[in-house]
Amino acid sequence: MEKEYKRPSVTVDVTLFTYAQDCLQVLLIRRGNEPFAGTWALPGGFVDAGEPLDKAAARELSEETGMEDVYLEQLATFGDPGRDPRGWVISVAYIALTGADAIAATRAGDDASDALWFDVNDLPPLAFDHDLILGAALRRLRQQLQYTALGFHLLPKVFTLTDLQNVYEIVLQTELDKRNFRRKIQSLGILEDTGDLQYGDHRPAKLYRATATGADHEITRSPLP
Amino acid sequence: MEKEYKRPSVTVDVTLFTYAQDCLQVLLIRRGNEPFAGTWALPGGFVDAGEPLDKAAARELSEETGMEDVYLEQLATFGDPGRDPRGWVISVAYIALTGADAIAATRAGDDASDALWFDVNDLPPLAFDHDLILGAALRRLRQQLQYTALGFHLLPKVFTLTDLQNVYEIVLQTELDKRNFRRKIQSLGILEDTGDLQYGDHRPAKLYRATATGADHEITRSPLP
DNA sequence: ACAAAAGTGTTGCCCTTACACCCATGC
DNA sequence: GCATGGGTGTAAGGGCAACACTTTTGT
Repeated sequence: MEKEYKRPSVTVDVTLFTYAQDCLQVLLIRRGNEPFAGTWALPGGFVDAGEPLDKAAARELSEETGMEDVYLEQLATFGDPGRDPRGWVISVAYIALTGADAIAATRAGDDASDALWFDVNDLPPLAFDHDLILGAALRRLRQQLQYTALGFHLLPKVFTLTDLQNVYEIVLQTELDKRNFRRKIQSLGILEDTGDLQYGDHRPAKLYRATATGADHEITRSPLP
Repeated sequence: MEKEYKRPSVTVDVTLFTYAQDCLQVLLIRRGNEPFAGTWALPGGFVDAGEPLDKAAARELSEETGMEDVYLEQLATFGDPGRDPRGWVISVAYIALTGADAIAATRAGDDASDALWFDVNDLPPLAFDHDLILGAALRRLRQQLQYTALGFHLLPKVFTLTDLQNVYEIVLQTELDKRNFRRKIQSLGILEDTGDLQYGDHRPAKLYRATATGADHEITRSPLP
């Protein structure tokens, strides 16, 4: 055979989460071009010929928002007809996590007129089927945090246990017991005491960092906590 | 902008599992065409223009193997350069589960010269990066069975508890306690006694079927068992 | 009657959960 | 010295894991 098949355009779209101001936030871009010019969308864009998908996701994120070195994970691929008015466009969606310290770097990129963080509970209307993608990303994030210790990716490299607990509480929408949470997290052995303290209004808190050793993908057999 | 982007070809590839002869089996197709003519590959093929990805996966499976109504779930998308010698080809991989009763229907389809079931522990060399895809599918299947009750999808519509336990033991590569396994599965409330019995060499076994009610995607909070 | 697989309950243990007080700092 | 969040231990309960025998059929 080797007959000619019609080819779709392929994009990557990235749902980038962070934890800031006591809420879970997503980075959105206000589109500068048609279609959907002026409406908010997930950062993303066309994959270059022969470019690995992971690279494309990282590149688009970097180009459109200036974010680098975030935790990236493939989520799913969306290809329903009609999802893009330009025609047949398939999108490989990624989920990304970053610490709020990095968001200062956030800036609007070349082909986007604006970039802003939104509370996941207060989102504007989104372009394309990005509400669908974002919903899937959120479900995945919740599921991940329920069984893994990846939550620290939403925090700066160095953080307190209270910060980490807040992340879990906000994302999972539950209240957690402080002592149980700490016991559990520490029993996983993925945190390292930096020896530093965070001074604030009251008693200083110990600062931790995630140990490099397989900190990714670690799994807890039972829901935390 | 709206400049022209180069477009990849997009395929779907399906890793179809079943449980038969006390082992976990995968359906492979011997390729009739170049590239990799004569070597084994996952069933799959090009997505039609504007076709939903799920539909494409089901269609390819049906066309190449005659299988219908299998459990299908998107796995991941593979797009590394060099994975297909024909050029830039992105593959959306699916995982599929079916009962061994349906495999009688298996037959070679139009553009494939042969279809055969292989023990996952005794696989031939595969075309493209299909070993990679199959590995990912296997890991996902194991993970799914560890936390969910989807195992029955690898069995005929009606099955015994011993069958189901065998599935879990083979897939998860562990021995399970009969009583604990039965208690756990039955506590999930997703099985229904058909009232029929399976007569064999010895004491007949009760036959069960999965209840329609959300039998899919049900989750157990702790590993079974 | 005997061989072989089906089916069934109980107990110990560990992990999870619930809970209250002292500590260190800033003001 | 007082207000505020940081940090810690223990006891009760529920779920998991380990364990052996009876039942039913075919031969």
